[in-house]
Amino acid sequence: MLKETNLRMTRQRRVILEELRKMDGHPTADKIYAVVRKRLPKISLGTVYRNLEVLSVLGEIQKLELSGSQKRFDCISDFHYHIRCTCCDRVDDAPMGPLKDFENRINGETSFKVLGHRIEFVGLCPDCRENPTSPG
Amino acid sequence: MLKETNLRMTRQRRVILEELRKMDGHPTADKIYAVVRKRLPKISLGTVYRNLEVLSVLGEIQKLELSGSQKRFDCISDFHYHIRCTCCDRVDDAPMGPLKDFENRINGETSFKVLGHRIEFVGLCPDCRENPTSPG
DNA sequence: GGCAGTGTTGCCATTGGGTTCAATAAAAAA
DNA sequence: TTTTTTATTGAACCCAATGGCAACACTGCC
Repeated sequence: MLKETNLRMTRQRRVILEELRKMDGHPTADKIYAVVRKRLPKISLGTVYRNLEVLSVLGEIQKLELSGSQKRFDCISDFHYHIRCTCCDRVDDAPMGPLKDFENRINGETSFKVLGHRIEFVGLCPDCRENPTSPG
Repeated sequence: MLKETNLRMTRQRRVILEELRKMDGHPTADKIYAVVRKRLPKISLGTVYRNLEVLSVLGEIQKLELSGSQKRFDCISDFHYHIRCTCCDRVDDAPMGPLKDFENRINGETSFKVLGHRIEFVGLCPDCRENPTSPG
């Protein structure tokens, strides 16, 4: 997949991809940085960001567009929605299949050309339900 | 509305509220800052942020939780969804009423306690449809 | 192997949105 | 008006993310 783009599969790039595939959830860049650094202690944060960008352009991983202050990434899988804990910001997949043709519900009603949609549920994760005071 | 909270209606606070009520769409803080500064040239950005926060806690305005890197605000109205231009980041209301009990669709299926949801359509605004090169 | 060409890294400075702080100003209360 | 208490200012600061650049490391060629 890299040939036709003149991109190289470097050690850093490979490790980021491998680790991301092993990780649960939708880690932020700094989480990925922390994990990757266990294997490549000298890797720089900039490299992590650069490679997450490259890999997402290549379609190897997914850059998530969610509310919140940090970008999140995950390895490509089916299209799905997300649920976010209002308390600790944990993000999981939502157990709901894609709503097919959901865009069409507003297609004639808006001046925009509607191309897609995102749904994000909000709530409390199991940990924060149990233990309202402590984060995470 | 400020009495019971020991808050004061300062000139800055009043102007921010007035201008926000006049503005269309879902302005970002810096947009609001720019507009308010025409009337109060010495107002500081921090004051704008602080008051937007205060006013949203009071329920006078709404702080929107959307994807993207900037916070957005609008004056309170009914709950609604949004549509964002992928090209210029303009945000409009989506012409779709709230999906009642939408949370319940996943309530038994997730370990989260589901409290709400957000829907954001994405697409191209009229300007960017017409004129794909120039930004918004 | 040696070398040119070019993609990539690490480092560090910078950007951009947003927040905090000490000193000062301005509302509201007395 | 004086006092009390909240709010504003302006600058410094925080954080996530990006940009510039010299050094590095693959790739292909001789």
